[in-house]
Amino acid sequence: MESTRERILDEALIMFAENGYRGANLRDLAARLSLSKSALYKHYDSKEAIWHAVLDKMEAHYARNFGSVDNLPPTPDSCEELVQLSLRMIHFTVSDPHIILTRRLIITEQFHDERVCRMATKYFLEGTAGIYEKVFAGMMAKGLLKPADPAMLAFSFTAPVSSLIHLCAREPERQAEALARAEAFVRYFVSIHAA
Amino acid sequence: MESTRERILDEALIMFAENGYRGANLRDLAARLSLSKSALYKHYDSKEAIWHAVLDKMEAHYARNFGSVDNLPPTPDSCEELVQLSLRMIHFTVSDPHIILTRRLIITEQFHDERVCRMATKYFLEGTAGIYEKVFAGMMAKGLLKPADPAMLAFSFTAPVSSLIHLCAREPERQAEALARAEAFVRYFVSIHAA
DNA sequence: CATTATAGTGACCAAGTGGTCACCTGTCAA
DNA sequence: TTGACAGGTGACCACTTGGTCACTATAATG
Repeated sequence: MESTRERILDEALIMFAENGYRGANLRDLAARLSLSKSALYKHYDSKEAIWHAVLDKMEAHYARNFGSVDNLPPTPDSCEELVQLSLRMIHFTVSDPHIILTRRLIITEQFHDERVCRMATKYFLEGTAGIYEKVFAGMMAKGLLKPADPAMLAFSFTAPVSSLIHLCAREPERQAEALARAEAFVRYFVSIHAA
Repeated sequence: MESTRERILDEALIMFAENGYRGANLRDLAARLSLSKSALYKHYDSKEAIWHAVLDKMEAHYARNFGSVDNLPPTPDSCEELVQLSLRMIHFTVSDPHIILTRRLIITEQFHDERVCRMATKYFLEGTAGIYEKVFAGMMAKGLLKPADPAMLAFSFTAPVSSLIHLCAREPERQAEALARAEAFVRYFVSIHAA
């Protein structure tokens, strides 16, 4: 069974994601865990300590899943394979509950916390672009894509995809539409850059 | 001289943008206006009423500046002119104080208020893309750009630009870098799609 | 068995919140 | 002159917030 310390963090992530740091309050958090408020203080010194522990866990989760070269997707053997790979990653990122919460927390708190600010740039901009930069470089080496600057290519690919993912987060009822637009964009992108 | 009613909204926009709806409080707002808290209630019924009035003003400002066909930029006569037009618009949007505040408010509150949610999609996604869609269509008609779906072209252009504008908002100390990357992207985009 | 550490409780506190109220003051019209 | 009114004030209220404290129960350990 999960330790109380971890249960607190899981529930706190939900509350911080929904209401922001200021909007989350310890009474509700304790109630959702069927604990008294003062019990929280047996595990963490303050609301801020919980906040930092939540961020630590978020960063550890990211590093474990996307942070190392071991997690790089295999270089596709065709452009259609690239399309499928991209669509799988997009679908995963808008469906995984933990990622959904993480994204929402980062978006709403990026201006109020320096650490979250850095995470926003990493998660939404440079991290994802870095992954696709390597994918595209590999595909160029295989002669599947026209020669180009892989970094620029990755940026011009991931930024539109990212904006549609944000649309899903913001307006879940338009998710199907957003995913369709994502697929259309990916196919358009491939049609332009395929060798 | 500006009426107190309007001064309240201007200052409230600043505080909502900095601290969010929940984080902004009426005592500070009144103090910054050299007013007593209860004076605010002579002009607005509640904090929520101030909030809605701020959103009204934001929407009116947007409609006045970007909402009608009269505000469409003239179709460029060359690709270099498109580059210059884009860079001017980017520079304006990361420099104008009112737009900076508006952007920040929309980003941080997009999940907490339905109206702000719609504004986010409009301002960051569909509004800007709509403008460039018409610009690109005009340039295609002039034979300056290769024939393509202007909507898809506009989306694949504005989304990366928008992500760099968000980077400026989040990390102002990296603004110069972000603007340089924006120029590089715009020139890359033009080099691909010029006829 | 006694002791000690851990996890939990509920009452309480101080500070901050949005909002109300009685009151004041100048302006302007009847 | 007088009365209505718009704009402004400070004291006050109820409620919420993060945090503390004395206390309890249980399990492990010398």
